[in-house]
Amino acid sequence: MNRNKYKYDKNSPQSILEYALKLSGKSLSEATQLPEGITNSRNRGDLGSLVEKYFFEHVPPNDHEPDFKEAGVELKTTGVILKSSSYQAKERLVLTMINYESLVNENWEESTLKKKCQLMLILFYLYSKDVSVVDRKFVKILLYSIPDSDITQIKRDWEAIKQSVLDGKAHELSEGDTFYLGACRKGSGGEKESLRSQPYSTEPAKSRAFSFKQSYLNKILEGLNENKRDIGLSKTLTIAEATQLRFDPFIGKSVEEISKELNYFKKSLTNKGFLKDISNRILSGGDEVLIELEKAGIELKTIRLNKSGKPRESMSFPGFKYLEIINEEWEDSSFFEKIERKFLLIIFQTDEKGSEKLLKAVYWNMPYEDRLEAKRVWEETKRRVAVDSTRLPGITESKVAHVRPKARNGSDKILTPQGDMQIKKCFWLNSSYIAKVISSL
DNA sequence: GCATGATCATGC
DNA sequence: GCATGATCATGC
Repeated sequence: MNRNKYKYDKNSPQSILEYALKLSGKSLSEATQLPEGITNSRNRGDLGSLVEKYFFEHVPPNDHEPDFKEAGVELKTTGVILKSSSYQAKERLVLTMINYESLVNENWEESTLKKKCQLMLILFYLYSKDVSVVDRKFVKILLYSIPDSDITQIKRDWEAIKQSVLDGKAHELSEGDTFYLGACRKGSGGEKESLRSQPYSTEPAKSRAFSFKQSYLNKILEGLNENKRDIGLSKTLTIAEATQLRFDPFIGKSVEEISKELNYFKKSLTNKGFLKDISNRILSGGDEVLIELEKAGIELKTIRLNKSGKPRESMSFPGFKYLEIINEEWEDSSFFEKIERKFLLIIFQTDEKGSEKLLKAVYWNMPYEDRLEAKRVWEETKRRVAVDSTRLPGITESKVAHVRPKARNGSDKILTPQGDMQIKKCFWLNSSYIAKVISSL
């Protein structure tokens, strides 16, 4: 009896970790004796509590304390998938629910989030849709505390989320508001989605949780890879501040000057990605993407303005497939996933003499109402594709977004629900909308 | 000048 | 081979 009772020291994070490592390479059902009848669940939410109950034989406190209260360790289980021979996070890691009412009275040091999650035992398991949760193998186990180099940014993210609630805008929160720490949707979606009150507005807000963004989790998984350059100075600066420092020396300079200074030149006259290459090089000094930007899942976009300050082009997003969009939900679409992100806009402008210069680099995320409008265009597209894939929302039909071809050439076509082949298309943000964004910066 | 259609280089 | 970010081309 009490088989596991003395197998680890509840007061010691190290002891808990050592015990947890016995799960390495095994599934819960292999590592412990499970009662009959609980082995069929494919609900990922069940795994954490099952591990706690049957492996650790531990009852977690039912409050805002960490699961292992005495050691201050919070237990997390989360799925990974195998992508080109390395593990990638399947999704964001949910940390703890956001209570809008109490958040506004907290400060970071004594916050619910910090108390609960400053030390986490993260059990990564290999996800497979068809395998029940207790049979999924744990492939990576680690004790994680937020490193000093990330804490400045995470604290800033937490404060940004708190500020939105103070502004009475909890209902407008999106993951693009922040860099590493996100306010992700939590609770049932769709029609019956759970709404909560917020202290400074009568508008009900979707229930949300603090989370590590998927991109941030991927960096944890990589073991904060050594061979990638970081932006430097990040122990005291936020990502936004560090970005500004990188770009400042180049602001106002022409593309030719920048190209010379970086010793990086256009290899082909028709290279459509040259300004993006240049921008990446300003950020990193080389052609690798900065680790901080990857961690934050930032979307870097270049915008070229003509002499009168108007964007020359609309902004494209990944292509969609006619046969897929008709069965997709908005929040599962890649367009949704992209416009929820934080954007780093690198803006170039052609002056009176025809010289194109770097105007500024600025972070931006898409305001709530505009995301709603983009959603409307997406839903309308989905509706039309089911009926007639040839007539999709044009640029005149919305102030925010439209649908247009995005293909290799005129014969780059795919099948539609009507059974014919049509050119590949994608969603675009209207150039007039981009113009409005620029003028509001 | 704009809406719409077409296509390019690149990287994986 | 293909998705992606981006830009070019045409017609009104």
